[in-house]
Amino acid sequence: MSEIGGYKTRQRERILRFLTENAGRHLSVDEVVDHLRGQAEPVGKSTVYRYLDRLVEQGLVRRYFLGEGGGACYQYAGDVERCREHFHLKCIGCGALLHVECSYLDEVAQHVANHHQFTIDHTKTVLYGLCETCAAKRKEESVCAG
Amino acid sequence: MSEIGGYKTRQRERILRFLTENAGRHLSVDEVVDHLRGQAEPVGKSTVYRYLDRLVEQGLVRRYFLGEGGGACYQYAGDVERCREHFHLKCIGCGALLHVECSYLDEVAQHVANHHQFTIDHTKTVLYGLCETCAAKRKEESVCAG
DNA sequence: TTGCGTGCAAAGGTTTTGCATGGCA
DNA sequence: TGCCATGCAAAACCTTTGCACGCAA
Repeated sequence: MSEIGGYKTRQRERILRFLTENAGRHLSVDEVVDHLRGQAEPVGKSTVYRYLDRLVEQGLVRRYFLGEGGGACYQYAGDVERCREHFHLKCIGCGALLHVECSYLDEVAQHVANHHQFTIDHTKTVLYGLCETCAAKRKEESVCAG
Repeated sequence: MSEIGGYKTRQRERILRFLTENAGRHLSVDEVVDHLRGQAEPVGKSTVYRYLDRLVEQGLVRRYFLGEGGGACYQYAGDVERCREHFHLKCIGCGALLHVECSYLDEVAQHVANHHQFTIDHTKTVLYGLCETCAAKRKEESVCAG
């Protein structure tokens, strides 16, 4: 259930390389396709979808459903283990996705598990709100408006 | 920013009534449309989409992206003002929505604000995971499988 | 050579949008 | 009366699928 199994092709090599080189980020299918199109030889979108599905199945890559309407995001699993341990903050204002590694927040999951009998899935959970910049912007606006 | 604001129409009334009558469940757009079609007067799907968007914006209804490929689900949020103050836990297994009032979790929001310069919006944030029952069920299954 | 992988295009499903009409206030 | 809301259809998404060809093993 874990080994690659399939053929090794130029396309797959380049898709996987892009994922590993951006292990810290969440990538959309379009980002992958666009990156590869920027190179000498583009890769078909269906190929990207199919290979990503496969990688997810194998556990090498994790799929996230973060965006509101948008599509899925993918992240190389090498760093996903780390992502399992921390929270994701998504700014409603600018859309930025922040990975927060913080021992205090780690305790939160423990607390919820122990006191509320609930096991948080960090790969599915995103805290929505406003980043510093956008919060300041809104504050300013509301002062002007009110 | 919180009041209904728009016109009161037959369609909106019926959409909202269906949501409140099923406050314990999460409903897909098609479920809403199908239910209303079953009545004397159907309601257009775009009307449902537009009004649900509006209700979500106002915080009266929550939108969830649970299914893998599927569409969004909606659930009546009840008293929004109260919900602004606490966290929500959504079980991936059974869909239950738990409102958690807890002073410890209140501190979390404070911590994120103070240490990570991020203002959490409780009306938009949901912690996904497994409730006690579903966690036990999964554990059982994995024992059987492996 | 065998069979999987690729890429294009078409199909599938969900959500959004344009526009004329209808209805609330 | 002046907008806003509605509904239909079309468009705009994201994703999957069918099929002929290409390529790894």
